[in-house]
Amino acid sequence: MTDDIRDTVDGVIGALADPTRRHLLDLLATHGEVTATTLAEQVPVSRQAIVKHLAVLEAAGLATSRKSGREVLYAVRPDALNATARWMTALATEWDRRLAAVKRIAEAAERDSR
Amino acid sequence: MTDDIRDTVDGVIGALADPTRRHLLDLLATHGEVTATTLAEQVPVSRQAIVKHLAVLEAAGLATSRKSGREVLYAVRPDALNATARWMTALATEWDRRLAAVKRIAEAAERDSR
DNA sequence: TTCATGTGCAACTCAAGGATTGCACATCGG
DNA sequence: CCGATGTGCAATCCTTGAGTTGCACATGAA
Repeated sequence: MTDDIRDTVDGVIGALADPTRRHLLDLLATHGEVTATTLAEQVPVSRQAIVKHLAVLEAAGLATSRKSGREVLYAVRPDALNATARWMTALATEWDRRLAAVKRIAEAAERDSR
Repeated sequence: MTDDIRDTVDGVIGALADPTRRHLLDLLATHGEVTATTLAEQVPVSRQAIVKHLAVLEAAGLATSRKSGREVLYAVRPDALNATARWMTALATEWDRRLAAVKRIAEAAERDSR
């Protein structure tokens, strides 16, 4: 159940951890559907490296691939990113909540000590 | 300016990419202030490894350290996480926007072809 | 002071993954 | 059919980073 989310988050964060992959996502987002070969012309790495990155992005749910004739078109895919963003927001909120609780307790203790 | 955000995001995502570090953050969030030695008792890795992880987390702005006598207490720090969550939400929204635009254009072309 | 406990620094091991290269296979255009 | 272009697969190199170990230093408690 919630393990799905954990897996999603795990994959997305792992995929986003690499700068080259983030760059590729930017290119995909701006250019729409593109092939790995096209991307290779705009990035200082080999086509093969890009194919691997795209595979990681696709496995993480951040990209989709579609075959059109002899070429493969890749595009961005927002769902997993959205889910991860929500997860992160919830986590940050949780941290805020806990820290606020700790602070309240500390202030209460401070008050008692006087 | 916005490079600050990029650096923050870069650090946070890089820090969150490691499962052990995410686990440490969970422990910090639940236990409040703890020492590296205490954390080492609850995680199957050495204290030194944990110290390194905590250093990464602190560099990423996800944790703070405070010296109390001879021990060092670590705690969670929500700001950078919040900023990254907002960045990610904005990015996802941007993707949605672009995909919606592409879809509109495709539908218009479809309509014209009939 | 003396012992125990907690940190810090440094060198080292080792596996993971980013990147390249070479070649074989598929597909489109002439 | 045939050359050109785009993909896929596999072996390899090499850097990065997670983890360990050993030891020196600092601080608290007896």
